[in-house]
Amino acid sequence: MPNSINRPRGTIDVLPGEVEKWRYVEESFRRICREYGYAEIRTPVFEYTELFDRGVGDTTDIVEKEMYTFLDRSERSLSLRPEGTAPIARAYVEDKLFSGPLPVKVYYLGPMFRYDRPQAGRYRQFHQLGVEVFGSCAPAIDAEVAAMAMDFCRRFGLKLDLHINSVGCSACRPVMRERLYAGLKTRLEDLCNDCYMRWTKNPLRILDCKIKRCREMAEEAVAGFNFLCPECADHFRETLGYLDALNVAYIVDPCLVRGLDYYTRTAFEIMAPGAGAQRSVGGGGRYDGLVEMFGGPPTPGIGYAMGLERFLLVMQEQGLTVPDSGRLDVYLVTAEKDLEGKALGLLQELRANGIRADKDYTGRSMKAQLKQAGKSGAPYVVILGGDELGKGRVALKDMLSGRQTEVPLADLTARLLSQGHDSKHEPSLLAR
RNA sequence: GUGGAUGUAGCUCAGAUGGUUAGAGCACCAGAUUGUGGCUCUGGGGGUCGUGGGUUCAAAUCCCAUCUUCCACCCCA
Repeated sequence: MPNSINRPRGTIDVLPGEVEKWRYVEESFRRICREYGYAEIRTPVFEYTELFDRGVGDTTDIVEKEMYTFLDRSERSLSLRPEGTAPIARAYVEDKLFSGPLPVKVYYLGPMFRYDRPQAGRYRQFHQLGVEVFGSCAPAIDAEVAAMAMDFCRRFGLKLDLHINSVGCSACRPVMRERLYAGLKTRLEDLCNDCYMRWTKNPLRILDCKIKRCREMAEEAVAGFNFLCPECADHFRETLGYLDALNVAYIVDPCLVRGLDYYTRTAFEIMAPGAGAQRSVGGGGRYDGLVEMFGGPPTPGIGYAMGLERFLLVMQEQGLTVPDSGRLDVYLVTAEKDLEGKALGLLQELRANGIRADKDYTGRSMKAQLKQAGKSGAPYVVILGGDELGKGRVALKDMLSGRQTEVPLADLTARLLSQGHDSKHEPSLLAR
């Protein structure tokens, strides 16, 4: 296609046929959130850049090399949101959500932007579904938040693993960090290039390097691995206990260190089993210092976010489908051209009664109209013809059996509502 | 950001060593006697071979650049 304009790299068009899956997942998410007592919140898709510099951390990959940052007309630096937690923590403070009863439980869904190198399941504009809870540091909420994420996946029949870890708090994490930093200082030349970078930015990540030697060196450096302070250790132990009580299986993964600076204590990640490229479907954790950092009262927080595109990808991999809700109920066919006006009127009447109805608008032959009707998936066809119309009737054809009956025009709507409409369609989940 | 692949009709792909009007299947559209779909048959439309340069008498086929997608890494959703 010469001279055509394409969508920007790393973005996608969600086309009819695909978008129904999106809506299904989105609406299911809204529903489970309501069941768990969350209210929806919407924040801007762009924010002042400082929000992410401070909130996410200016040494993180997200801020260092993945942000869509630009100057507006008054030279303020804005950034497209790369994630949802920092903006919501900002709103929590700015809109004084802490003045109501605690905890505050909110959910969100929408586009996020990261200037990454695109790949299957990794886009520059992608979509997240997430929740945040402010004002509770109880291990029970940690467990419930993780359990809710797994519950959501399980409702779809997805088989996913919950990996969980505690990254400690502002008291004990720096100790661990310092141990690693100091312990590796004399052996820097033995680390791989990536780990050399990690050593300055986030030494904890060295524990998770692909290269065995880096891992071994890191483990030697922290020989006494039990770095969690007693409070954090208790918190973690209780969280796991509640997960057990909820019958949620998990994998304790000491190497799980999430990349965003704000995480404290509980960190978890939901992974698709097997070796796929983008295995991480979602992740979350606790961020007890974030609200305070934005100038709010000291408030613990915890949340998670799932990637909609990855969720859909895993659904496809695991052979899961969603109910089809896009079909028509009725396709209207005209036998003669001069019935067009009559047909349009009848269509409107059907639609006014909540029946999904459509017809051909390209002047096709009757035969071709029937063909279109077949493709539309409509279980019923109404045929408008001079012969029947003379008797005040129309033909009603059942497309599955091929059987056809004559129905008085006056009874058509009631007839369709009683047979086709309810029984042939799965009740639409979107309607609720 | 690093390394490596890829790009031919709407889709999936053929098109050895460069050579006349670029093909198939599926999809799409239209027919197969009077007003009737899904099967079958017949016919048809549709591609400046991702884009832009270059080499050559001649390029979808060779070279360069660029874009896209994909894979690995970094990291993450």
